[in-house]
Amino acid sequence: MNKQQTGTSSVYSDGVASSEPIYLQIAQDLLKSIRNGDYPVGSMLPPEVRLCEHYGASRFTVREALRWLTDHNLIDRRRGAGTTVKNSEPSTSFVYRLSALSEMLKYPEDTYRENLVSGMVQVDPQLASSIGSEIGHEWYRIGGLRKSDKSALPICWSDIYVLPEFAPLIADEATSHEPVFQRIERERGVMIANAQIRIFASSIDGELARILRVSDGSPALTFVRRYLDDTGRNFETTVTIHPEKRFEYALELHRDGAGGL
Amino acid sequence: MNKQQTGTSSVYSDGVASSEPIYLQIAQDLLKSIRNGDYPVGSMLPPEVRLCEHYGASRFTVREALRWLTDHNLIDRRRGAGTTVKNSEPSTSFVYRLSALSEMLKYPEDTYRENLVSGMVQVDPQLASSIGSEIGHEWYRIGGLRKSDKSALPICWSDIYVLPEFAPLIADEATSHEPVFQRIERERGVMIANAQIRIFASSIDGELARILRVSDGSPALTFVRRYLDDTGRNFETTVTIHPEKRFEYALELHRDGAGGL
DNA sequence: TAGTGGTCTAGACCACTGC
DNA sequence: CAGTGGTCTAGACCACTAG
Repeated sequence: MNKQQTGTSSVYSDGVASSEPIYLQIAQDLLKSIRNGDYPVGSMLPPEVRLCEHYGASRFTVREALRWLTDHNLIDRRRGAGTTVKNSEPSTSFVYRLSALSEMLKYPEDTYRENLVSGMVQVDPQLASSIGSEIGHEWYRIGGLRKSDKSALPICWSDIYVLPEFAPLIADEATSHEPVFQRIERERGVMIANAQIRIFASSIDGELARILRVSDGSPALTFVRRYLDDTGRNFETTVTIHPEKRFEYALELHRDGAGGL
Repeated sequence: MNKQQTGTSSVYSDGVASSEPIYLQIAQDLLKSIRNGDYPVGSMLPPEVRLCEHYGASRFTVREALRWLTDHNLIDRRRGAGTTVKNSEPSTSFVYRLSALSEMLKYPEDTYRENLVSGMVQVDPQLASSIGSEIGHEWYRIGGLRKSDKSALPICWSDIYVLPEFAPLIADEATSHEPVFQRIERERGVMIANAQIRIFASSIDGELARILRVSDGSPALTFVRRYLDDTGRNFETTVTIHPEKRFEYALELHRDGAGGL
C-alpha cells in the first residue's frame, strides 16, 4: 500500500491533487476537522496510534503531521496526557524575531548610558499610568542620557525602574554599556519570559527639553517596555524618550509557514 | 562506539545517567563546534550519514539534532546541496506573533478610511527617502483620513501607494473599511511574504496640521510599512501619521523555547 | 551520475499522566 | 496500572543539486 512517496494518492484533502507529502495531507485534514468542529478547542485529539490506524500511516508520519499542528499553534501535547486542541485557526501568520531582547532597541555600538539621577521612588498616579504599575509600589529608578562619542546630541533620555531588590546591581555605575535587564539576568538568574512594549508620540518640555537640547514642545518617540519573568512578575520597566530624527525603530515581519489555508 | 565529547554525556539507552536526549546532546555539540570555528559561518556541515557515523546514532536522531539547529536559525539545509552554517549564535530568542497583518496597526472596529486624494505619482527624491522606493518609479497613491464615528478628530492621515496595476482595485472608493493589502490579496492572489516597518517621531505642519486639527509643529507617530510578496517585490507601501494621543502601538514579545543556551 | 537532504515504514523502549 | 507522547533504531525510496 501507500508504500512510498504519494504521487497519485490524494485520499485526504478533497479536491486538489497532491504531490504534497502525506504528513502534510494528514495535517491539513486534521486542521479541517478542527475547523469543522469535530475537535473543538479544548477537546482532545485521538492518540497517535488511533491516527495511524485511521490514516494508514506509520507513527513517524502521523507525528510529523502533529508536529506541523504544534508548530502552527493549533494543539498542545503532553506526555502521559494526550493532545488537546488549543486553537482552531493557525496562528503565527506573521512573526517578528529577535535573537536577543537587546536587539529590540538597538543603538550603535559606540553608545552608552550616562546615569544622572537615581533613588527610590513611590508610584504616584501619573507614574502609574506611565509605567503601568500600581500606585504606592516602590521602585528603584535610575535616569540618564544615552550618548554617543560621535555626536554632541544625546540620543534619548531613559528612565529605568527596577524592583528594589535589584538596586544594588545598578546603583554604583556612572555610565554603563550593558542593558540593565541583561545584568539582572546574569547576576540573579531572573529570565525575561515576556516583554510588553508601548510606542507612542509625545512632546518634550521644560527641563527635559533643555537636557536633550531641543526646543520646547518638540516631538519625540517614546517607548515603554515592561519586562516580566516566567512567573509574570514585572521586575523592570524602562521609559525612553527619543527626540525626533535621532532614532528610528525598524522591524520586519515574516509570514510564518502556514501557507496552505 | 558511542564516542561523546561533551563531558556529561555517555549515551547508553539503558543507563540511568544520560539526562538529555541524544539528539539534544548532538545538537549542543554541533553548536559548540560552530561557535568554536570548526564550522565557520558560510561553511558546510558534514552530511547526515557522516554525522551518523561520527556520533554512532541513527539518521533519525541526527536529523532531530539538525532540526534543532534549523529551528534556532543556525543552519540552512537544501536537498541535493548540503547543510550550510548560517549563524554562529542561536537566534529566535524572542518572538512577536500576529495572527494577521491587519493586527499590526489595529484600529477600533468603528473606524474607516475616508479617501480624499488619489492619482498617479512619480517618485521624487523626497518621496524616495520616505517610502524607500527608487526615484522615477510610478505608484498609484490614495491619501485620506482615518476617522471614527465616535470622535470628531481624525485618528491619522494615511498615504497608500500601490503598483499601478492594482489601482483599479481601490480607485473607486470614497470610504473603505478593508485594508488595501487585504483587497489585493483577495482579488489578485498576491500574498504578503514580508512586511518592513519603520516607526519614528515627526512633526505635523501646514496644510496637514489643519486637516488633522492640530497646531503647527505638533508631535506625531509615523509608520512606514512596505509590503513585499514572495518574490521580494514591494507592491504596496503605506505611510500613516498619527497625531499625539490619538494612537498608541503596543506589542508583546515572548521568549521562544530555546532554553538550553 | 553520485551524493545530498526529504519522506516513510515497522518495529522498540522509555518517562510521564491519570485512574 | 494501562495508555499517552518522547525518543530511537535500521532499514528504504525519492527529489533534488551539482560536477
